[in-house]
Amino acid sequence: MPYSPDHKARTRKRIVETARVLFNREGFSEVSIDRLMNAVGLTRGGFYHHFRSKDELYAEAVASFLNDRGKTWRDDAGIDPENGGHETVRAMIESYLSSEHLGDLDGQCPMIALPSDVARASDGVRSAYTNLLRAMVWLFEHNGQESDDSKERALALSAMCVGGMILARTEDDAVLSDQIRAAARSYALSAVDGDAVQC
Amino acid sequence: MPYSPDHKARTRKRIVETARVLFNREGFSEVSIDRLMNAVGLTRGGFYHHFRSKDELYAEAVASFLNDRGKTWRDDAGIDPENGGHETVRAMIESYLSSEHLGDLDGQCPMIALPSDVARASDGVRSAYTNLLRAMVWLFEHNGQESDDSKERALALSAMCVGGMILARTEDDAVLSDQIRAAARSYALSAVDGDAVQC
DNA sequence: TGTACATCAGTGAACGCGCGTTCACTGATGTAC
DNA sequence: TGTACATCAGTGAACGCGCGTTCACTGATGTAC
Repeated sequence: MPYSPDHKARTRKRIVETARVLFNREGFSEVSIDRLMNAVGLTRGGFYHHFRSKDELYAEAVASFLNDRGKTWRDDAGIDPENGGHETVRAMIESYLSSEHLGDLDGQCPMIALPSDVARASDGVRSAYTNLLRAMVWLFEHNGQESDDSKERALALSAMCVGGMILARTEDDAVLSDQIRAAARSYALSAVDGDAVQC
Repeated sequence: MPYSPDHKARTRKRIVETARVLFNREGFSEVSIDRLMNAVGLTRGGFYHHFRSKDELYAEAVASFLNDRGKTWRDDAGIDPENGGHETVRAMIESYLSSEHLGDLDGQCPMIALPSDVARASDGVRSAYTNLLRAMVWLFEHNGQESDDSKERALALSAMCVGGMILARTEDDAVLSDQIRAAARSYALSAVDGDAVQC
């Protein structure tokens, strides 16, 4: 048995991680396997010892966000999926709509970076993407205040967060871009603690 | 002077219109000039008598939505840009987040169809895209109830509408897709007439 | 009214290029003796 | 401990293909006489 037992697994993980960053930054079609493998420090031929096709890698790159980069992000923002409560929802909104997140082209949430690529992608990719959304909705739903419309509120908050960031990203005027994020944040936060308090 | 004076202008318009539909449906990179010109009923060589590059066409196709397809959409939804008032904002939200709009791959708003293509596109494309967003914000702002945060509310409504539709489009589970639209619609509508009434 | 001409929108072959994928190979490594 | 061997991750040339763009041309049209 040549090479250490986990050698191949580690190389594979390096490819997925590098792919996630490059796809996030430039989009799926714009990153060739040649460039990707060079960025990893290998040559193009080796790719097919790890993946059956570029599309298989795409799905895995999107899926990898949830437990790798996404976990780091949750830890940094102080988000505890199990026992966060009210403050966790506020922290998620603040962090997701922050200027740090907007500037983090490498590490940003793929839902912001790749929406129109995904809408036309294969089933595997779309299903990986759906899992990201489900995770976000779950966090919003199970940490917010209990109420009849917990699910509905969680979905609306997700739409506001992702929509706000996507518009801020496509916007070429920096002032308007910041205004969008600020407006989305303000309305999302008031939906969290406003509804119950207000009346 | 061969051909009628407006012959070239009409052909150019046909190209832009066909391009808008194809880009909306499949994305910018996926539509080749060869396929586009064939769809118009011409051959590829003629393209460069009308546009300097594919990128120039892209910007024009996005821009064309505002006064062509977008106008039809506003008329159908009963949206009067000048004198709509309160009900106009409600009609915009209902129409934008409708299942008809979700199913209309050809005629949908480019902000839904092309966000990640645009985020990495040239200045001309991004600026055309920004004009679409400004138009949407303007409609929300000048038809809603007057208040201190009219602009902020208009931006948040835009984020909710566009974000809700983008997530509904990427979603592969039809039930969740509909729930997202319903939640975004419900929260957007309550932001329109709720704030002032609620307390 | 009829003909010769100039215009230029549209044609289609050709260009260089980079893509995803395949495949015969190489050579670093862990194992057997 | 030292050598021969089997494994297989990684190599890089080659494949067919479609892309955006160029360019010498063709032929339908409106105008001039």
